[in-house]
Amino acid sequence: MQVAKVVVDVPTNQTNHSFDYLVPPEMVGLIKKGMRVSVPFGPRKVMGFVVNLVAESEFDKLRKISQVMDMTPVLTDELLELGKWLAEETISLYIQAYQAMLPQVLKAKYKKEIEALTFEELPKSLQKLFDGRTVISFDEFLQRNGNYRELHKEMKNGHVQIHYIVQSKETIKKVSFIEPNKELYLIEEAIQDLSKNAQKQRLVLEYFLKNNESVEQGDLLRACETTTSTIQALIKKGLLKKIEKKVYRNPYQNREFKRTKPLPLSDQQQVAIEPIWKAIEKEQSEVFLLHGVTGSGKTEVYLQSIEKVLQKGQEAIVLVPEIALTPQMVQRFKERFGGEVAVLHSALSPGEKFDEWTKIHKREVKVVVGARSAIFAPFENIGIIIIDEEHETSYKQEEQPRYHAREVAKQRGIYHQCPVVLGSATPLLESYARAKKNVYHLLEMPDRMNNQVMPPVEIVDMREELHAGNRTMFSKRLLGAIEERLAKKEQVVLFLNRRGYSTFVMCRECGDVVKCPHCDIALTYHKSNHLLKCHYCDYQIPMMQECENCQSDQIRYFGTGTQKVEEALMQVIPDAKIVRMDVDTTRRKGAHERLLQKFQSKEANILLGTQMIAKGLDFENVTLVGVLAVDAMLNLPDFRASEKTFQLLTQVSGRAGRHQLPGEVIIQTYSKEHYSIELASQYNYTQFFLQEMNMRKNFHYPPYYFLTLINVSHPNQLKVMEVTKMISKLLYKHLTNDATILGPTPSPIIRINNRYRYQCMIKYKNEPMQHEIIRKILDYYYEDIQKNDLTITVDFEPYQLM
DNA sequence: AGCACGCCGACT
DNA sequence: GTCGGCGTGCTC
Repeated sequence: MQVAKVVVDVPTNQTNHSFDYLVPPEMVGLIKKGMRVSVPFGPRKVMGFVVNLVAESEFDKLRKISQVMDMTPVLTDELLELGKWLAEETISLYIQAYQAMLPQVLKAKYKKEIEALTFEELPKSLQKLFDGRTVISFDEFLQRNGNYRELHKEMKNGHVQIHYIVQSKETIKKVSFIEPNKELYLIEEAIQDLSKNAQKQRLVLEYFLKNNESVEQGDLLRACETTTSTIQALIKKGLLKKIEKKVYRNPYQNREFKRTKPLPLSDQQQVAIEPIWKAIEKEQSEVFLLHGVTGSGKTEVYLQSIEKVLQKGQEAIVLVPEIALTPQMVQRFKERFGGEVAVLHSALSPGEKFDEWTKIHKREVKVVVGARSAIFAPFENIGIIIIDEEHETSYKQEEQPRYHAREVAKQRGIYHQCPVVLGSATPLLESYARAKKNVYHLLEMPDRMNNQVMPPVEIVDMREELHAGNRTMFSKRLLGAIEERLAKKEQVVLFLNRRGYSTFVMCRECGDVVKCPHCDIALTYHKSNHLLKCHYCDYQIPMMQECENCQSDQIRYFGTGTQKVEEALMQVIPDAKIVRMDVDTTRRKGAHERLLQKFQSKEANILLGTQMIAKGLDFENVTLVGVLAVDAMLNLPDFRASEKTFQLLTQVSGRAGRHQLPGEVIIQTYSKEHYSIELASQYNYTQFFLQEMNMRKNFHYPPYYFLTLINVSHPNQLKVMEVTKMISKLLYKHLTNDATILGPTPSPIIRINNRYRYQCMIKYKNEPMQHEIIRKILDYYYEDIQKNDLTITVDFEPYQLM
């Protein structure tokens, strides 16, 4: 007897364990650990992962596995183990962890069908629904207002049967190819026989005389300037034939990558790379922190480390932050390793992601470059894991399972006995502190390549501008500098920090701010469609003409959106050709690359954008970077506000003067004295680190303490307060005396989507029982969560405190 | 989750 | 007595 232990796709606490199923004899040998199967579960069928195969079970009434959904396991033994660890570490469900490791399309799709076993004996209404068919979908039954009770009765009578169908969503893209179906001389003869009217058919056949091979239908149509009907006619005559070939969707189809060779390493690169090479050769699990300033050549270190790994016949995972950085970064990897690279990032369609994943799964590639989830690439012989810009918050998943890719990387590094390289110009304080304590191996690259200096940074005090009578959002200094660059045909990057700062609408008469009725947040004005939108729920209303509070017509929008900056800029600088990049202009697929291309080709001379332009962009003609308002970020209710500001300013500054032309950076601010602005302008990470560490020590924040954030939400404010208070009490009672429990406190945004939100935070150094205690608390509220619309989320080492 | 079962009030 | 509502509990 063979028994499969299966984790089923039923995401609840009660089913968060494996279920035993009998492997039917015909499937023995076919079913392996890590495959998806469909199994009977109660009255229906669900998808599940086979997590183990054993010889017997303690249950006696085992049911059989219905179907195997994969030819080869989608999860390796290592990933099965890793998923278990991940779920336990983040207090998530096993099924959630496993699904997080796989592309979306491998999630199951469920369908129900009703089969009529007899017609005559069915009631009239059902006969009508079936309308002569033997099978209809359950969806159709519901849509056409089928009577559920009646159906139920007929089911009991054995007149109808319900089938539960479990399907995988993955599809394989096929492309039609056309090729000759006869010998060439016969084709030639056929051309002679064609009627005079058949011009296009002649053209197509002549094409094959010249190129006697299979050709993609689309290409053929383009080459002969014709349509499918011509091809169809020729296929009918038996002269051509159509073949469907499986192909990978190729997101980089229209791009050519010139292969590059390893560049000679500078002295500091050489010093940094030696220990990494050594760890690769010796197969040592070791974490490196590569602290290299912008332009110090970190990427070349990555590339040549990977080179070593490939020579050993091993594989490499490279994580990069979300989209902003990928086009240029991906290019460098493709140029070096060509077809050995798979790319996984959020801008790909689900089908494209699946195809890239398939290449990894089938071992057709050796290198993955991707966003957070690429850390789960199903390689089996990893030689190195690299996390670029390791301080980036996008490495933390903000939904279940709330994992940090860095921690997963370390875990896989131990399993594969390979180095993990964390790279950054502004490492996360936690990481740098660990490196200083020799938990990580610190590698420093303080100099830029070719002895370039970092561009000088000038801080402009906007309060002084205001006093001098300048009410616009551009200081005289910045405006002058922009004009100067444009005159020299150089380019400018303008950065607007919008986080926590958007265009809200206020009445000048009574000071009333228009807020969302469901969330505790001001609505944002969107000029393009004249709407006020809530960024936390989908509420939107047209912009009003008069104040709803006092009926005054003095209602105006405030704040600085990119749209507004763009307009203001066009007014003062008529020559400006602006590319605006923000969530609005980059929403469409491929828009991101298109806009950057426009700037690259110098069609535009100013790139204006939000967060997303701060990272990784490298344009040789950019000599000025302007930061319009950095203050909003500094004032966020987040203990990392200073650190984030420092990171951002450093990154933005790195966009200027990366090549021959010297660069310059201008930062506009209302808080000129703030140490993170001042030290960023001096590129003094070390000093910033010391000063910030001091702050963290005083206020008991990471890296001196660990944090756990518990969020509670419910439509009733009293209920939320009461639950959060109780949780705080329980934590206080059961955690050690070294732990501090803050709260209950209202979340920075107290209401979202009509739900009130409270939180409590644990600050601790060492709480071995923490997971268990929290798990018990969650169990205690299990009923409330199930029935009464209560939600409690637990975030270990949170990045998002909202 | 999703479904059956079972208990209770309302009604042919 | 039966229909239909919802609360409860189980799924190898």
